Amino acid sequence: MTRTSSQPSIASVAAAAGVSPTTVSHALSGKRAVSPETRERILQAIEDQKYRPNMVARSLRRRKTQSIALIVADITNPYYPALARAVHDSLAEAGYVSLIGNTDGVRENEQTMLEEMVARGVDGVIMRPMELSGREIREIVGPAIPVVVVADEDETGPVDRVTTDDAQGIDEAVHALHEDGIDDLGFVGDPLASTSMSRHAAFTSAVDELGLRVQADWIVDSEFTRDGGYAAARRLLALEHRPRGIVCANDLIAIGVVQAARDLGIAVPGELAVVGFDDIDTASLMSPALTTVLNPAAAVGATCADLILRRIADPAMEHQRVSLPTRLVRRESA
Amino acid sequence: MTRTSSQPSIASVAAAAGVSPTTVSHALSGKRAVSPETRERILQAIEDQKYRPNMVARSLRRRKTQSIALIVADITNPYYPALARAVHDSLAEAGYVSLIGNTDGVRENEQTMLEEMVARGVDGVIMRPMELSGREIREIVGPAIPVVVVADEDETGPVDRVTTDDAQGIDEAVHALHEDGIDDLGFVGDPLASTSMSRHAAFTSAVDELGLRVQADWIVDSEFTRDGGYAAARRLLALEHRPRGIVCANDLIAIGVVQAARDLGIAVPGELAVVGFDDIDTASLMSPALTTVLNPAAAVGATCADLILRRIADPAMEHQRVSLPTRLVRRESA
DNA sequence: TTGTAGGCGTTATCAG
DNA sequence: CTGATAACGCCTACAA
Repeated sequence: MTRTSSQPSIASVAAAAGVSPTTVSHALSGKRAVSPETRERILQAIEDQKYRPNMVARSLRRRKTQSIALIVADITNPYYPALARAVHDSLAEAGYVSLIGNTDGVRENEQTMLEEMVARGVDGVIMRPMELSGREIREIVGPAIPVVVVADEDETGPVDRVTTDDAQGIDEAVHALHEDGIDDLGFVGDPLASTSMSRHAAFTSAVDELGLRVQADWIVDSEFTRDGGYAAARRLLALEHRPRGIVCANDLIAIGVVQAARDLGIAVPGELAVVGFDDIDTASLMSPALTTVLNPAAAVGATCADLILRRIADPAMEHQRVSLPTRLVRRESA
Repeated sequence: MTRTSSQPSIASVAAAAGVSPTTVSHALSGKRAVSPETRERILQAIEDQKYRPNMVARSLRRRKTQSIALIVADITNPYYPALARAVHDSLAEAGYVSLIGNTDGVRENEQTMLEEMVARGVDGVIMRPMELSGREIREIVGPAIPVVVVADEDETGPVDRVTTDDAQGIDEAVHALHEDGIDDLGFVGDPLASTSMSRHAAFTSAVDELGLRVQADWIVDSEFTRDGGYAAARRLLALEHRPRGIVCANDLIAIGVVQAARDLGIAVPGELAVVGFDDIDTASLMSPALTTVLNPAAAVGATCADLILRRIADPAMEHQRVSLPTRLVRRESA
């Protein structure tokens, strides 16, 4: 009896079962009939050897890796884990595994990450880009790989899109503020991030529609982080004439803003109303509880997974664009 | 001139540069000298064709995938993203990519996930197991794959370990409560999760050391979630004679406990002191701010990555066990 | 119902 | 300094 220390292979199983590798392969895939007795022997051998097909060999041969890339700015932003988990679950069900990449939203990283994933032969890419457009992404990954982008571009580009109707929520927020007599409004967001841009645009149009005047220096830049929001607010709130309400591009920023206000002795919501975006867990738990726009992360993730699976199944399908609703969750901060 | 629509391969590059695939391979790997002129031509051809090596073919041949599995219970638990990000960053630097798996802490999923990752040929596994022991994990993945486990088993098993000194923090917590005259202490955690078990053990020994008596029904079970904590607390706080302080196995549970107390009209910290574990972001932001034990997620992640890289570099290295400190962060809830 | 042979794209070995 | 050749483990015509 020969004992090899190496991993069992389809060949070793075949040998043990007294059949050809071909038959083992078919017994596994069911793509061809195998007599009950041989199948039995094969299954037995597989069990004995604890055989599991080598996925990398299979991938090379099939030209499919059963893996998809999930590329986000920063998994540490509480918005993403919910999205990632939903993607993971839907995909796992279909036998896919997720490769995850963080880009910090910087253009070069986004590009490098995409190239790396393509080189690794992922069967699809789900990405929430901050700087790259759908068109640029398609350019980088080539024509053959399914791409689902989470972004708010209107452009109907060469990728599938999952969008949230951010304008809806922002609009509700601005109107709510207005109804409370708060018309001096500022916005803090990241002019480099597309997500932020579209929220900014929504803010601007809501404000315009209401005929409100917003000072140029009430629009301030910040990364999508607490620290960014804090720093931005320190600047904004130091202005001689400062806004009485601030709409933030995400909750992390809003949290930073609330902290800055507190440190400056400015009462929230009394002297300053703050509204966030995303509705991360912390929003409802913090004090003052954050008024924010609910961003359905899990639904977005599930939709992405669904879309990528559908496109893998039908590459010729016309490009999809699904939009998920968004709504204001009124709490204490505004 | 021939135009193929397929991806460029090492062969197409070789053809364009007028050399053999072997030479291209060496030009890329640097494992063998290549004359400046040929190298130049090769690089040019690579650029022209936008060639990138096919990682799956490379993996098959090299028997290395430059990927590692990161297996956790639930990426949605705010403790994990910080860990995952640290792992991701350290690994990316070394050219590795992370496959992420969620198990919800259930034994069967832990096993299946491990098998899947092994079949995919990961070069290492970083796992925070809830039910599987280091020994069992090693059993499943076989002897050859580096495994780093984040767990508190003392057992010096066949894997590398990163531990946090949970006992330290819990001990500080129990003592702090005691010094405040709070001696009726309860604990809520998950009897199935090893992480929770060790924290429970630490709680018990701290309490014993102080000579405190804890009622059997003050130890209650809960999953590592907010809802779990809420439900557990509803039961616990309905007791005729209830504890005046509750130590929780993690922050999510603690948040649920605080909410239950609020809903029951029990003042925190006035009538009930609550301490959590992990120090997730929300802990410092919520109201009352959560007193909790700081669990250095990012440091744990970085250490895991470091360890797995070291073992890949030196498979014969003796099994490591590194312990990271933990400490009480006193805030409002206790 | 089963088997043989060739190849997926790369790298390691051996030869020149 | 450079090439031919084989092999990594699997799948799929093509044959029987």
